Amino acid sequence: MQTTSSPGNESRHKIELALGERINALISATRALSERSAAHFHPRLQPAAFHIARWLYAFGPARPSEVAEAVGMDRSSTSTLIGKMRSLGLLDSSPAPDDRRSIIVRLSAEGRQRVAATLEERGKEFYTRTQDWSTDDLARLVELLGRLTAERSSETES
Amino acid sequence: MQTTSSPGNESRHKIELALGERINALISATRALSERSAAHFHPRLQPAAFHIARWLYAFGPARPSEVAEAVGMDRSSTSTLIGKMRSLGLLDSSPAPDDRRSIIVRLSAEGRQRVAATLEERGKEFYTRTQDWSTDDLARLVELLGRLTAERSSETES
DNA sequence: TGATATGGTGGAGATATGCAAACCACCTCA
DNA sequence: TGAGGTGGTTTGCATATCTCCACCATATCA
Repeated sequence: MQTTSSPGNESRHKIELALGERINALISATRALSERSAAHFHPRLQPAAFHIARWLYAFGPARPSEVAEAVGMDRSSTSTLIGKMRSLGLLDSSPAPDDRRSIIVRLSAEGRQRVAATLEERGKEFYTRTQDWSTDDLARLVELLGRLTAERSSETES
Repeated sequence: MQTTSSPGNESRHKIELALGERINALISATRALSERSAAHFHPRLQPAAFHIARWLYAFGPARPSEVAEAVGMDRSSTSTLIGKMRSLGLLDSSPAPDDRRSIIVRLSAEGRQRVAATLEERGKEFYTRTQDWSTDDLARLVELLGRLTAERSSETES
């Protein structure tokens, strides 16, 4: 399955570049939406809390430092935000099984519901783009994106 | 092609929801990358300049207010950043043909090159995820993402 | 055991960005 | 023509976030 050094490599590389550009276009196109969602996520929380909550929503429970690394925020801000979200009941924490210094944070039912509501509400405009897509294409895109994001850090650790 | 009111609608809606979740997972997964790219884009520019440059890279020349709206920043910050990028030679502006109050900004060759370099450099880690994909799947994903982001504001205006 | 490293938390100061308001040039409409 | 609106720019201010830095509890390694 490794095609890294076979001929025909060049067009493969072109496709990979094209994928990079498309993903970047998607991220650019959704950035305004992200920021506005973050701003409206919770009236008593800073915008960045939404990025944390959304990551937990997408990838499940994790340690604070893992979250900070994954969303590109520093640990102290992440820690503060996590504290606030916990006191608002949006997420719970439990001790990490393998390291007593550490904890595992996870969205509470309310937190999950609130993220879902924010995504749903703010995403409406964007998803009108797929109105005239065939269900097949839609399903294929879902499947491919799923594969793209499935990996979850299992190899970024040492 | 409009299936909006036919039966079988419910599974359609499920797929649309799933797409939303996948796109959000992708955005969450790439957020750290975005922020770090933004921070390293140019030593004399604030991070947000990268978001502007990247949008222009993806969607082409536009008016400042259009850019601000699209990337979810306010106009004053956008204006300032555009000024700085212009003085650094990363982008050019020309008068808008239809409105003499307005201008059109576009990436210069150097700006385009610098965005591409940033994307390339910082994106390496991420794109290892597709190493064992078939070229077919890769191409399909490129095509579908292209359709998703193709529209470019032609209907968000009045 | 001791020495050093790491995860989480908190604070102090610097910076980036948002928000509000003012201004000018220009557009639109009456 | 005049009145009010809009695009771009600039300024002042509020706030969010980052960058260190220190601290504690625990882990790891000698």
